[in-house]
Amino acid sequence: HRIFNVILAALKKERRWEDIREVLDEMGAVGGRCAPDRATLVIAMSAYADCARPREARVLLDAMGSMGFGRDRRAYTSMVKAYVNAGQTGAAVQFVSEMESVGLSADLHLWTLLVSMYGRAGALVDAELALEQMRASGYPPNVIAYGALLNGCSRAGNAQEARRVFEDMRARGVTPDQRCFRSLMLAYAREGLSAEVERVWAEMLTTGLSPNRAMYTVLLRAYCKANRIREAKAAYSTMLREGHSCD
RNA sequence: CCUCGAGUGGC
Repeated sequence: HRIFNVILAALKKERRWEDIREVLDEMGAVGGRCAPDRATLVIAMSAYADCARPREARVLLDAMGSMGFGRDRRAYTSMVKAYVNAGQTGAAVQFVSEMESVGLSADLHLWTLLVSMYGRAGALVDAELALEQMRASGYPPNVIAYGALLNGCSRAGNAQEARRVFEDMRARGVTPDQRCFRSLMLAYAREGLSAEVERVWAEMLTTGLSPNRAMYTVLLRAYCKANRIREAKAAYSTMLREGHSCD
């Protein structure tokens, strides 16, 4: 089954969800040492999640459940992610309560996914609530969870809140990475506050992080939105000089 | 790390 699992992992990487069923059927048909195991379920579920196929994921989860492999948090988290990626936020939330009713509580990864789900949906209040519930459940939010919340602040167009969250994160000893800085800058850029973006940029440099193309894209956006074309051109030149190609 | 789960940019 390890060989089949490697094949499934490759299909996941290539987003070929339509071929997954065939591999699973083959494993079942050969049986014995080739029969699906717990890892098979986890890999296939995450593949369906990445491909936004909640229907196929649900069928697989139920089938594996009757084979005794069902109670795996990772499989459940992938189920939620499948709903999220398919845009079915309501179904995702409902599934989480189903999960809790069978005795599987949310862990670090599921909480992080929920924060990002609400953030992506622009439901900033719910995202912040999820972050606090996460903390209260014994999972102190890490840089990834904070990054998801910052992304939510940015999408909600709330730069002030993004700054508050950013400072809260630091006060709790979580060191912001490039993505956190990028989300904070993007929040300011969306409001056309190019001077604030420059300030964050400078802050980022003092922490030793080096700007990448994603950050230059945000900086350019801020300058363009503020009609600071001269600065935009200068930043673009600097970007190329530092070896970041244009995409 | 050793087959497997979390935040990824513009509109």
